[in-house]
Amino acid sequence: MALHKTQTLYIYNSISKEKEKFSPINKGAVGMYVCGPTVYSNVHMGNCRTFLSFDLVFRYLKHLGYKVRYVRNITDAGHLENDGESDEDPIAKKAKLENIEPMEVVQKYTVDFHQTMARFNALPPSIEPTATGHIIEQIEIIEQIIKQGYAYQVNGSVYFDVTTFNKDHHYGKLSGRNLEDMISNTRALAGQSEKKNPQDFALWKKADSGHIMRWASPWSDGFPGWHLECTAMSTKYLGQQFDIHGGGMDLKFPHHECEIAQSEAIHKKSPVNYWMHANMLTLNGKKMAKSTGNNILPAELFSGENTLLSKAFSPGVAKFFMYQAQYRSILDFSDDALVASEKGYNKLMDAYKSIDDISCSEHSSIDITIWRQSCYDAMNDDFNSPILIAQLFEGVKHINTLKEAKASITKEDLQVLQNTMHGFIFEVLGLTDATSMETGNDDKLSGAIELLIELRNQARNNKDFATSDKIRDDLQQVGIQLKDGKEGTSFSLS
RNA sequence: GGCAUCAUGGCCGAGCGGCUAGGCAGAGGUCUGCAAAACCUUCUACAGCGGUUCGAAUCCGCUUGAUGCCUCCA
Repeated sequence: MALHKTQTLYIYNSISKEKEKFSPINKGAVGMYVCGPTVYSNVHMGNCRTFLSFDLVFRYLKHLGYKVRYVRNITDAGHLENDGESDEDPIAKKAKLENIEPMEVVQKYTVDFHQTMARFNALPPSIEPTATGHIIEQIEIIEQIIKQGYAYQVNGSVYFDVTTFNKDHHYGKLSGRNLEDMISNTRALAGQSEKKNPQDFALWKKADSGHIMRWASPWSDGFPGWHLECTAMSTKYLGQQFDIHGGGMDLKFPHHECEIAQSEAIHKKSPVNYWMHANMLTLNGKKMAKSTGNNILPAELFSGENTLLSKAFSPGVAKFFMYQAQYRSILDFSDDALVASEKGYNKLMDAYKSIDDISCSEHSSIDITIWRQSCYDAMNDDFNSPILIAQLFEGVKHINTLKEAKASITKEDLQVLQNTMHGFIFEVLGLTDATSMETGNDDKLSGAIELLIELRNQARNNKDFATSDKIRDDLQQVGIQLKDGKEGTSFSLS
């Protein structure tokens, strides 16, 4: 029986601002759409946090036995909304700077994005559509919106008529705004625009002569507005109404608000049942951003090549650090926090690996079923990963107590303990064990170290501590730490 | 200016009216030839001021501070 029949999941819905019991439109299947990256530069850690937050959602839904169709787009056409002269399609701009084709830019950073996600052990989405691959669908949606009377065209461009839409709908219901306030607050800024109202947003923009990315349409040679692609692709792959729509907090307004307006304009119903917004990863207390340079790249983190970092951190540690905060909380990136997370991460992994050392008894003195459920309770409460991790450390405590034989466990319960630890650490959190020797796959090295350990033990038996300490300390110097335990000496690479 | 969110112990972070997570650091201990590692135990908090309540970190109001959005942004 699928787990989702016995576990009740609650999701915080941004639009109702409440945790709601999750119930998908189609029994046992979930449709989820997440706004993906704009591929005109390398993704930074802030971008990664959002995608890792939704990777957790994806993984947990799958773990619960749902069939999930996870759609995450690649924005490979620059979106342009305003008509100020400083605005320029970021992809076309980057293409000019690097003197290459726009699609070359797109390709380069798409590859980077995929490689980065793979290093974080994030699962690929079920469908990863591109904006440029769905121009026809976007044009069709514009035609329908015009037909419904919620859009108008001016000089080859088409704009969504927010004022008209707001007469029979509520534009701003997701972000808690209302049109009257927005109008009164922006009146002073309204310059010479071809839009009827500053709040109107572009569905189609006529391309000027220098604009590289352009497509033919009934209105002009141009390109689609930036809110349109998500409506086109989510509708195409998930239907007019689907279960979960996610994205970064910064996309709530105007992007997601506009998606709602576009969908409601043509389908007359709300497109999404559960809106989820992942919060920002900050650096120095400020949001990471590509434009301001206030960001840190995954590659810098993995290599340690950044003045903010005292050392390199593995992708698993970075992920663990992020999951120690709930996805709806702002999280500040710092070396201190990473160092602390790394130690906790190693403790968790070491304990997991030592489960095999536990011996079984006739009776269990600990209630493993209650503990197991508390892990699920954490995730069922709006994917509360920090609570889950706290529960996993309870599991660590159980493991250590059992190893010391201060508690007993049956074979069946031990299997539950191991399966639960494994399921949550590797399947749900998607952590990887980067510290183990397998990644290095270096039998020669471990053979040499084993020899040194043997020599050291001989010296110790002969009370030749000068020799034994030299072996220990010199190995430490090159980053190999010996660990003396009851069962003999082991080692780890740092 | 408008809208929204947040303020928790040395640090990072849960918490959503009573039972006061977890990690890191600190302190004590076990083990050890000495260490390290590992493990066990342990300390401390809810921005300020009012209010509601038998009882508030948790609800309400005000004050202060911070952040996000209102322009591309995960």
